[in-house]
Amino acid sequence: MVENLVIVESPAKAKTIEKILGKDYTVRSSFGHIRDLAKKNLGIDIEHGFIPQYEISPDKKKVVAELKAASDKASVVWLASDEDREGEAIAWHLRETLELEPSKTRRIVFHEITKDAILHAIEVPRDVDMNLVMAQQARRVLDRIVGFELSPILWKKIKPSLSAGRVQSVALRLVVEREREIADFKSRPYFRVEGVFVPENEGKARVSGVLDHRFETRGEAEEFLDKCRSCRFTVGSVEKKEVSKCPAPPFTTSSLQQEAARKCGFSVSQTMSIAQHLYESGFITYMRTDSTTLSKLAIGAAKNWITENFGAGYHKARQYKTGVKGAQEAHEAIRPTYIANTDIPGTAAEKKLYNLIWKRTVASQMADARLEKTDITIVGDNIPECFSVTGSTVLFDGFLKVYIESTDDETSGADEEKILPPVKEGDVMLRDVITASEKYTVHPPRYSEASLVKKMEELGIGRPSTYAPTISTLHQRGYIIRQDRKGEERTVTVLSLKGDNVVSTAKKETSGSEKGRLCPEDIGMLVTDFLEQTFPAIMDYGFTAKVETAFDKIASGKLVWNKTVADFYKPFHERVEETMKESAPARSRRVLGTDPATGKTVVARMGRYGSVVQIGEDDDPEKRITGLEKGQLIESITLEDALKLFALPRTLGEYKGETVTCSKGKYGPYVKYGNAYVSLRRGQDPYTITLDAAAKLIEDHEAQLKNKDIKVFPDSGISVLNGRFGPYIKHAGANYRIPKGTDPELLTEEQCKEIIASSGERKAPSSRKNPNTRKSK
DNA sequence: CAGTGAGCGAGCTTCCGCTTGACTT
Repeated sequence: MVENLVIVESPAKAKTIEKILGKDYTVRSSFGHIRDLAKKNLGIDIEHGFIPQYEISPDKKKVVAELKAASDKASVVWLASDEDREGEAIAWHLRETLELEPSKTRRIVFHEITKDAILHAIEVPRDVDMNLVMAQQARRVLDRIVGFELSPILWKKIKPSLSAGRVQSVALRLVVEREREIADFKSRPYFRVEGVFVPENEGKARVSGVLDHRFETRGEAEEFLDKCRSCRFTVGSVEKKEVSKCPAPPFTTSSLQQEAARKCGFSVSQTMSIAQHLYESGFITYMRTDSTTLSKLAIGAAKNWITENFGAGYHKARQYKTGVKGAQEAHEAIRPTYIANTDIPGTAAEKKLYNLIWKRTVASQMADARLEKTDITIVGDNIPECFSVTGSTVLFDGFLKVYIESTDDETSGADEEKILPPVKEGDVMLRDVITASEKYTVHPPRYSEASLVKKMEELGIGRPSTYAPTISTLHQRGYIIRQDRKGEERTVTVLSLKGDNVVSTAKKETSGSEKGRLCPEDIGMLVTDFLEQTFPAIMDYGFTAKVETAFDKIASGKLVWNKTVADFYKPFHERVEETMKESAPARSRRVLGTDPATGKTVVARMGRYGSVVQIGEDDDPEKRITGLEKGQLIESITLEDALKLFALPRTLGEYKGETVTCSKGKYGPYVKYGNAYVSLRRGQDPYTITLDAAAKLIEDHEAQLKNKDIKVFPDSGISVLNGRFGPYIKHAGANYRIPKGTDPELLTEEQCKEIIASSGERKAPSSRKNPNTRKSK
């Protein structure tokens, strides 16, 4: 007979609590929300005051049945879901769905999973806070209304299956706006001057400083160097000051995603799934949190570890305040469950992420680092500008001993220790070399997944549990795409003054290369423009913050939830009807110019399967159409680039009596020879490849084909082949790995059969489509 | 498996937040 049933949200949490509470308590998990608005239709009875139509989610039927059975048997049911809006709603849904009698139901909350905290919580139970529950209901209903009324407008006016919502549409707007900022950005050249000096009485020590002025033109830079020729340089000032640096706060979901991307190269969803695993194994606390708070237990454990390993001087207890909008702080910060575990068993990725979390947590409880910063200026007797030199030495490393937070700015190397020679004001500095290097101003960076999450967090849109899924929705809808960019190579001028001569050299450099950055697609730009025009209030970056304050008022009893929703709904729904009726179908179409060869108009537009360029009007029976390449946008493609697309397929000539052509297909650029297709190698370009190079590819390909068969057993239909990843066995359309240490040349038919049999049942190729694969343009 | 582009027009798509699995890419 069960005395007490405790229900929490997460099964991992249930397991640890059960251990703490002992045999008088059974602890179960609800696996998050158990009910939601009806899936079909709107699921809201608007006429009668926005009454939600809740149903048990299909994947929760089993859990609910189990919880029902357990709660019927229990004498007291403790609802211990999180202490935030969503958690309170979960408690209420449980009470309703399980039909719990008030007399045997208690609502409890605790902030850390320790015996003391839980026992204390049990001593002070309370009722379900209905104001908070109604605030959640308002949130849920509003999101459903916005999503389910806006999306159909897009189906009608733009394309089926598109989506819009309070969070995703604003996140998309960020990406689109950044792209336009970049397109509008005009890169300007300038000259940055650096000088290397030798103190007259310090011998060999060299000091390099940056001029506090940039020159717009080469002429001005040359003029400056010219003046330096006869200039006498001295130390203008020396300033020393002690600065202290404090460690970064412990991880939240968002900051973990950012650091894991920068330091480990993980995507946002990768980070979350590795963290999930660490959590389930009991190595870290909960990974979906917006709080930087550490429990007393953790602060104490960190103190012990730091004093024992580094000494008391390295320790400083700190409690961090969470500074972001709308944070609900139902959980702790992300930290190791046991600080004493400096390492854990697991995969390389798990170890890496754990290590990052461990360092960040420990560092957050360590003393400030103290640095001595020295600023020296070097002045010349006939120039108004001055060179500034900065150096720093670490007086006390403090938290730097374990962790340094990284930044998105790749060029910052400012943290490096730089020791300067002991010079004083008035000392003569001999000029060694002064260089003026041509640089270009750079556009703002495109968002990475992690930096987009950071921005969303700042705006208060989305929650720790939805950051990664929201980004993947934007991908699935075809709104955005992750891209690498090679960057452009350009030649820059470097002027250097050494001795009495100014020498000019040309230097090649590439700039603007990007990896895994988010770019909008044409459809994403179109949807954003359309929504901004028709629903500016929803697209406003402050919309969520505005409704959040209303939800807070509902939670504190100052507003009635369905009246608040009604106030929003009336004007919103009118706008929806109006737009459905009056707004013209939206599409992207841009005239690029005229084709010099035919004199026909060239347009870029959206086609049935993606964006295309077209030579000739729509009604021209001889019009030519071809798809845009990855990274090209209707909004910004040039006439020149568009015409280039029509150069494919290209005929290269004849090889062994067959015509050789090349083009770009679904799987990248290829050469076609007879019926055979051969992919181009990295670095080869279908627009420029020569017949000779293509012939070489074909020869290699044929040679490889000859080597493909290692052994064939015609009777059984088994063959041993050479594949991309090495030798393998092929039988009845399925491939089998050859065990390590086996020489494929020596395999017998029998051995092959054994390998096939022992590899177990092969699953038939799944017919389920991957939602992430989209038709290429 | 390596480029298309109209034609009939049924029936469907969609939100945000809580939680894990099952299962490929």
